[in-house]
Amino acid sequence: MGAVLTDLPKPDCPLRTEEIAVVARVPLFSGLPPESLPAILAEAKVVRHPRGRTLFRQGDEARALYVLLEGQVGLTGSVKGSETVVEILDAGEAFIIAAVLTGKPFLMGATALTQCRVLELPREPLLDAIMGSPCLALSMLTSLARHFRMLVREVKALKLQTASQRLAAYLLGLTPKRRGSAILKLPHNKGVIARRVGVRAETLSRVFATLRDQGVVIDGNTVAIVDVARLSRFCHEGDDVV
Amino acid sequence: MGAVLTDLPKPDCPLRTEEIAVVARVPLFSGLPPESLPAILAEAKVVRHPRGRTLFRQGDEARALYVLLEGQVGLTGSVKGSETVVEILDAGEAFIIAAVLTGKPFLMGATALTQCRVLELPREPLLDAIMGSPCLALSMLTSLARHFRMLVREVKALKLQTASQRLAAYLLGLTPKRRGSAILKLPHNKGVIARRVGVRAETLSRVFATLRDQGVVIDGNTVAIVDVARLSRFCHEGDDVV
DNA sequence: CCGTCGGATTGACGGTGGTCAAACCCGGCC
DNA sequence: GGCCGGGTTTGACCACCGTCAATCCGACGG
Repeated sequence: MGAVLTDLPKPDCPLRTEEIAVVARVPLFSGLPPESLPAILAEAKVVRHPRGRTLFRQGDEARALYVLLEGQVGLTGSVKGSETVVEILDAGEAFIIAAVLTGKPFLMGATALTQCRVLELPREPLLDAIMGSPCLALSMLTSLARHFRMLVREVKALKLQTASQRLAAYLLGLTPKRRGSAILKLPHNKGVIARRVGVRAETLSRVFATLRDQGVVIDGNTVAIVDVARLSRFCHEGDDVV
Repeated sequence: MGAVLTDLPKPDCPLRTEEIAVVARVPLFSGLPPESLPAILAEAKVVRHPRGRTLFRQGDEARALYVLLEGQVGLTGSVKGSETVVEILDAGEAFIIAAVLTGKPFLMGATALTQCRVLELPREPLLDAIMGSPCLALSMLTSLARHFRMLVREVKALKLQTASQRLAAYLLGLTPKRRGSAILKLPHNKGVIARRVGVRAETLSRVFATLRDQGVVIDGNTVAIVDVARLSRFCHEGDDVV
């Protein structure tokens, strides 16, 4: 495969050498022997998407694995009418591994939340690569396992916690701090966050208000958490315990 | 209770050849070359559990992969106090793949819903086997992917559907039929089903009552669905459409 | 036969969060 | 400036579901 087509004006383009270097730092590929990368990426392409673009829709056939190189993507699920955000991805994450492997239609659609750059690995060569490289297989297993555990947390939260607790958990996920106070910027508009947390935008607004009792102060898209440890206690304890 | 002492003197025992034959038919291993099985299973053991036994608890360290050979197991998640059923497994399923791979503590506990037989594959040899057998790796990826997609469905259902729609979906999952009518037996007691669907037992009772309008008749643990296609429409359409 | 126990149902009540509507805020644009 | 549009907030209302309690039912053991 000739990898030296220098410039391409189109949104779709084959990988250039500098892009391969970027891809090599993605967790999914970082454990691989460097010389095996070009083979895996031979049929891959990089696509740029503007903010708001739909990458694919729920129900479409999964023909490629996607790796987010830059920007943010939201995975949304819809049931006749209303829509929710199942997961929000940051740069470096691979997504819809499960759909590609099972060869079944997407259960979620994907929307660019910011301008972004996405690597697309067609299904067939990917499966070949997995069969040929135990290391890649383990990488994919690990990546899928991490997302799986996020979903398990999500299911538990949806079944057992209130909206305020889920929002608190979401906020805590935005800061690495485990105690003390924290100030952070919301990474998306509130409508997206609401669907992510599993409530309507109106409810999110009210829930933010009630979280003031837990030491959460909001102004625009800036949030101040007075005591991270206390907020953490709030979302793990039963509602009765303040 | 103690009538089976003759089969197995101890709850734990190494695999016998006839058991290897059973394991070979489990989907996770069925694609493997038969001669590779004994190596993988060298350090595995089979454990019997009585109904109600806790196999492991949420928070425990994941030291082995579990494969359900016979019986039913419920995976439960708890958040300070209340508990929910995240997944119910039937014979042939592997479980907690994700926890074993990431090496992190279980996010869920496991309880035997019936008497059951479980294969336990210790973590280290399993990882070795994966690295050595691309075929096994792909099997595990496929298995994990299938469970992943079940969880995605679950998250979407919890966020976007009412309790009646989730119960309807659960009932539809119990029959292979896509149209016509169906009669089925509930495979668990109603408390377990309630936690599976994500409601209290009291609510489940009432929801069953409301589903009569959708052609669902319940008597004890027997359920009759007058029109499967109609019920299917009910849980995919918006609530307004009767 | 009766008492007990666990599961299931029914009733009454209240809280959480969805719905609909109006108001509000703020940046872009004519 | 005034106008517009999207995102956000607020208010009023109520459906859905959780909670607590009483009751019912079948299985089991006395």
